[in-house]
Amino acid sequence: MSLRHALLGLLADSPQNGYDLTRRVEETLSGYAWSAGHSQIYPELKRMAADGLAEVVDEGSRGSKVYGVTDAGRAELRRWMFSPLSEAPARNEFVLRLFMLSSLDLPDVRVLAEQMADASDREAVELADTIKMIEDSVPPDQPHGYARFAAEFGRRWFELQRDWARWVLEQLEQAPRAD
Amino acid sequence: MSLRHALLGLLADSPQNGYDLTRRVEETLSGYAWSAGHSQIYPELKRMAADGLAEVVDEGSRGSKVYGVTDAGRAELRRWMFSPLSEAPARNEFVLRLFMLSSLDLPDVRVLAEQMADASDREAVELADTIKMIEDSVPPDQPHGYARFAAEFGRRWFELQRDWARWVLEQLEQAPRAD
DNA sequence: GCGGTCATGTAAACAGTTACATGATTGT
DNA sequence: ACAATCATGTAACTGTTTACATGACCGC
Repeated sequence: MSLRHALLGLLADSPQNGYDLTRRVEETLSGYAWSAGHSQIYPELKRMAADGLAEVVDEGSRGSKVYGVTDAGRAELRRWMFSPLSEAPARNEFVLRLFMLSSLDLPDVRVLAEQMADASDREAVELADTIKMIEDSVPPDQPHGYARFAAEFGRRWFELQRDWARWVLEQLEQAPRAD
Repeated sequence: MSLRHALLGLLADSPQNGYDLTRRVEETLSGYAWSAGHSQIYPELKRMAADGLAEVVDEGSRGSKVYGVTDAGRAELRRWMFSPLSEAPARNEFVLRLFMLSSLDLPDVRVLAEQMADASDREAVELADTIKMIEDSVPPDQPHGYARFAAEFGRRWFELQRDWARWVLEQLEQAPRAD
């Protein structure tokens, strides 16, 4: 149940309501870390309050409920951060497709593997641009937050995909009938 | 619904029963591509048969049902392989934790980031060993299949985690209050 | 007043995990 | 005979997605 900890982490940053949390999850986490819609977030906030990990600290102008993290919540967040990584089953469609390549005939394999590598390359280049923009917009020696972390991770991730796709293609060209 | 396509891909390789499929998903896909238990696989096979993508091609000695992929199934597999990647929401607990690092105090950040980088490094080294073993066990110029693909991906993936974790730590040390 | 965004919720459907359940075959 | 493995299923539960639903506030 990592959604709970994602919310705890965002609330630890600053108290906010469910609407803001929904946007922040979408903007800062949904790329590579976690994702959830408002219909999952509102009930979870209630449960977290019931469990004493979060509490309503303020009521916004439009009757919105601003949640903050409690001491117990902060303790739980830290406990989770230091707990052993629960090897959640990996699910990655890109990787799955590359594994399944050998079910196609060689011409198809070539076209598809190159297509996938090129798509990853385009994403990597785009993220490199994003990074440049972020770096330029923030004075040196200043912190630049989640956005920079995410972009850097994304760039490395898409480069990995691109390079691995090309490597798989090489293997299949050398020895068409793998496995 | 990628489980269906994972099964289609495995069946395209060779017809087999649900029990074998369960083991192959666990052994070859569950690391980085996809995962599912037998309780998900058996009903899905029935549905695939009902949809005309797979069919029982043989009955094994113990009354097992050996499924094979139909022409429609092969067409569907190919269609899926070439269809645009549905950006399934990324969920990665490792990445999530590194994003949440700034909720800890600096000494904790140092300890945890180093711990995580070291853990990833150990996994990368282990996979490098696995790769060496695979390469040694297969004569050169022979195909080496899924296992080698997976190990190579895993090694690159854990190296990415290791390097990115160390980079994040650097950023946080330079400017403690990110975001 | 009207459209956009803020703001919160519930319900139904689907996907995935864990637990329960059963029985046949093979090797010792 | 017994244990391990082969083999297939269902049920209950949890987590996630999509759709439905409502209303307040703000700027024009």
